[in-house]
Amino acid sequence: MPFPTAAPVRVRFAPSPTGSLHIGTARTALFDWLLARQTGGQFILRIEDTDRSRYVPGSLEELMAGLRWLGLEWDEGPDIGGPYGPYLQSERLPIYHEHAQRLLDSGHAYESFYTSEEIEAMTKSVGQGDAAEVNRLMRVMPADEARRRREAGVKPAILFKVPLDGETVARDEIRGEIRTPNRTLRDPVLVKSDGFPTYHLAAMVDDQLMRITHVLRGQEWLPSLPFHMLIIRAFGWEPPLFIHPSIFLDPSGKGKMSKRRGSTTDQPTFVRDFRAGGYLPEAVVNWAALMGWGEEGGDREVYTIPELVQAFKLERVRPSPTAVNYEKLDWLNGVHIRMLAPDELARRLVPFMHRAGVAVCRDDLLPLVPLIQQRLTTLDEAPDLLDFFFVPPPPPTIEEMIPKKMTAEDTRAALAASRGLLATLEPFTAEPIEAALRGLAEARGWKAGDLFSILRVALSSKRVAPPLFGAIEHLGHATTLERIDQALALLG
RNA sequence: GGCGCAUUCGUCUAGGGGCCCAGGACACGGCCCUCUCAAGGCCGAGACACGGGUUCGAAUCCCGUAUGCGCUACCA
Repeated sequence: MPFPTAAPVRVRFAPSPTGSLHIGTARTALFDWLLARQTGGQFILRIEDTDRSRYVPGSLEELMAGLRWLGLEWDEGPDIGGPYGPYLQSERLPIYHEHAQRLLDSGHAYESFYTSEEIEAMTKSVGQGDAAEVNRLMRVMPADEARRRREAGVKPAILFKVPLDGETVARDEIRGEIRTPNRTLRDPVLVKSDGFPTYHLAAMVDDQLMRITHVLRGQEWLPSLPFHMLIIRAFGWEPPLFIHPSIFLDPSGKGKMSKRRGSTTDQPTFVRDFRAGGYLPEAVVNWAALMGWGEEGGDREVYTIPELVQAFKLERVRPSPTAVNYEKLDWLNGVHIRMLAPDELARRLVPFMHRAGVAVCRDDLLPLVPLIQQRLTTLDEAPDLLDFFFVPPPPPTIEEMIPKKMTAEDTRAALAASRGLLATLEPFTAEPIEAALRGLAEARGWKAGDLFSILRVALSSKRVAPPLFGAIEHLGHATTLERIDQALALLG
C-alpha cells in the first residue's frame, strides 16, 4: 500500500470449523484483512478445532472458499503453511500441554477432579453472584479423594486461578478501559478433561507464539477479556491490542441476527448465500464494512476494495450493535454492478444464465450487457431479462399484447405495419429502428408507447423487458420477423 | 441472580461542549426524465432512550433508570 498508516500488523482470523461462514464473522475477517493490507502486515488464518464434538465436515473448505470469494486472501494458514505453523489447533496439542504445565508449575493453575454436577451444587450453595466463594470451594479437594479419583481413571480439567480480590483492568481499543472486580470472575477452564485446550488457553498461546499484534474478535468475547489479560500476565507476556467489533442484529434491530440458514434470495446469512443470490463480493465487502465502521465526515457510502484498504481506520470501528440492512445491500450491489466493465459483467453473468438453463458464454452476453447493466440489482435477475434472446419464449397471451385502449384489430394492424417496415429496414440497428417505428406511430395516429408495448410483448412475451430498439437489433432481422408472424397468427 | 458492553431519523452512520432548531446514505412519499422496467435529477417527511446533575452553554462530560445484547467452568 502506498501510505501505510502504521507499523505492519499481524492479525489473525480464527474461526471454528463448525458450520458455514456467517456474514458477521466474515466482517471481522474483513477488518483483519483491511488492517493487514493497509499496513503491509500479515493476515493469518488459524483454525480453532479444539472441540471435536462440534466439527462439521466440509466447513473448513467452505470457510476458505468464502474468504477467497470475498477476496480476503491470507498470508499464512493451514493450507499454505507459514513460519509459525501448524495453523490447525488440533495439531498443536503438545504446545498447549506444555504451556498448561507451566501455569501449573507457577501456581497459576490447578487440576480439578470435580464433576459438572458437583460444581453446580457448589454454585447453588453459595449463590450465583459470589464467584470468588465458588472458586475457593472448587480449588480444594481432599488429597486422598483426588488420588482416589485419579486412580479410578478420572481425568482432571486444568483451571486458571483468578485472584480472589482486587480488580482486573483490561483495554479494548474502541471502548477504552474495562475494569472488572475479580470476585465476580469464575476460574476458567484451560484444558478440558478430554485433554483438549479451551479457547482461553489455546488462543492466548497461539496469539503469543504467532506474534499477533492485534486481536479482532466478536463482542461475545468481551466478558472473557479479563481472563485473557490474567492468563497473558501469568505467562509474563506482553498482550496484543484487543478490539471487539459488535455483533449483527436482525434487520429489525430487535434481536441477534438469525443463525438459521437464510433463504438464498431473501435474507442471506452466510457468505455462500450472498454468492448464490447474485451479490458481487465487492458489494458485500462494501456493505459489511459500512456496518460498524464509518469514515470521518461520514458522507461516503461507495467504496471499492482498494479504497477501503486506504480509508479503513481501526479506531473508527463502532462499539454498538448493528442491524443489518438488506435494502442497502441491494442498492450497493446495483451500484457495483454499474461500476463493472461490460465484459467483466458478462463473465460474471454466465454461471447465473447456466443455472437458469440458458447455455451461453461470455461473448454471447457481452453485446446485451448495455441493455441490462443499469437494470440489475443482483446477477440472478439477468436470466429473466435475457432468456428470450436465446430461447424462444412461450407464446404471449392475447390480452397482454393488446393495449388498453386498442382493439385486437388495431393490434393486428400495428403488428403488420411494423413487420412491413422492419422487413426492409437497413441498417438493422437501434436508431433507425426507433425512427421508423416512431414515424409509423405518428402516421397512423397510434400512441408510440402503445405500439412499443405491442412489439415488446410480441417479441419477448414479457411486459417488462430490456429497451425495445436495442432488443430488436440484437434479436436480428429473421427472429424479429418470425416472432411478429407468430403473434399475428395468434391474433387470428 | 451476578458481571460486562451498548443506546443519534425505520435502518447504517456524521457529529466528541457553542459551527447542530443535528449532516450524509438506504428505504419511504412527491415531481422531472422516459418505449416497459430501471438508472439519473430535484424536493419532502423522519432522530440525540428517559431522569437528574456539571456548565454561561450538552447530542456531546458525570450519575442513575430503562431497554437490548453477551458471558456466567470442561462451546468458540
